Amino acid sequence: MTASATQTSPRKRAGNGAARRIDADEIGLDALVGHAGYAVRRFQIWIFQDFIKTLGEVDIRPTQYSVLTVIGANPGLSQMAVAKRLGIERARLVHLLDSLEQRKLVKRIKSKLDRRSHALHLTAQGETALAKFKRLAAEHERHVEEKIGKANREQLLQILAGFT
Amino acid sequence: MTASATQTSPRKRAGNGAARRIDADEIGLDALVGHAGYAVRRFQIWIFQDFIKTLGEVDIRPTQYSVLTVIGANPGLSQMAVAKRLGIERARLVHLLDSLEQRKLVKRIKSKLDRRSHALHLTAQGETALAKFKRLAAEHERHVEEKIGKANREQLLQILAGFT
DNA sequence: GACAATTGTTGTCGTCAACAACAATCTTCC
DNA sequence: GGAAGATTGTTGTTGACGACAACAATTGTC
Repeated sequence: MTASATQTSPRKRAGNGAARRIDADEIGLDALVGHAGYAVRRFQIWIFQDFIKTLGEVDIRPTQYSVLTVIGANPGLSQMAVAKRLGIERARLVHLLDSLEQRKLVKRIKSKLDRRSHALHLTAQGETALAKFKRLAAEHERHVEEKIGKANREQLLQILAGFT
Repeated sequence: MTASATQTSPRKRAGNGAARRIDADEIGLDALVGHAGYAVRRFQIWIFQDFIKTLGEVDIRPTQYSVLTVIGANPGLSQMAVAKRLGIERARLVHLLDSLEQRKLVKRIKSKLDRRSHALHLTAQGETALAKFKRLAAEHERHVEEKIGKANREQLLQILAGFT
């Protein structure tokens, strides 16, 4: 194997084979530490995992929660309107609604104004379920607060308000 | 329960059929606005899209960039070490490295200390390529700065430093 | 009334996280 | 020294998700 001595100032010389045991926490991230995307990605993974876990007992995932919340606050919306507002593909929303409708949380009602579209509503069961989901989601949000701090969380929300 | 969410339009009234045309920007997000996860998710999608676009000419995606950067800064690491450090499944890293090795950016060298593991190194071609990737990634980072503001970006990095 | 646009739907493709199982190889412990 | 257990890389599957393309039904426009 060509050793190909690397000259570009690495922090740890290792000729070609492995050198020694390296603890995970002494591995440098180099340029990654300056990239917002990397930090945001890791944070987002953490946050989703906590959300999924916290709402595990009711088996609701973040996307499902967002769809239910928007329908609950805006009854009668079309699928297209929900998809646009939440940045979800309308093709994907079809499956999401199939699942939620099967669980009797949502119903699609044929619109009489535009017979192409469906008016989306929560069922009575969906309303009470959503109330519980919101309580659990609030609990999840407290976990976030504990993780990054109350002030930081609020600042985060403010910084990213433009993306909602 | 919290049925009346948006105050902006008092009568949403949609008994069962559809009501009226609703503009996308007047749909209330209700509880979602208070969830950091929602904002973070939307932001992360935006940031990845810009990254993929900005590094489109070299066909490098965020995860590939992170792997190359870490290997470049820590030559000789095992796949397990890289996977742990970046929070990637080791099963997934296999395919990532297959691709990068096929493109002659990375090579796997059999470790002599532990014959189970591979020592990961950039090729000479990989080193020069990574330098270019870093320039493009820096350009992407400037896009982020333009989007949310210089001070906000730095504050974001600081808030989320614990997740890197 | 003809033609373009929209809505919901179905389907495919590729990325990604999460598991499970396996062979080869270390490590530990008796 | 050797059996038992853990680790490393690999292969495979599953499911959520974003992106696209095509289609029928319906609406809007000219």
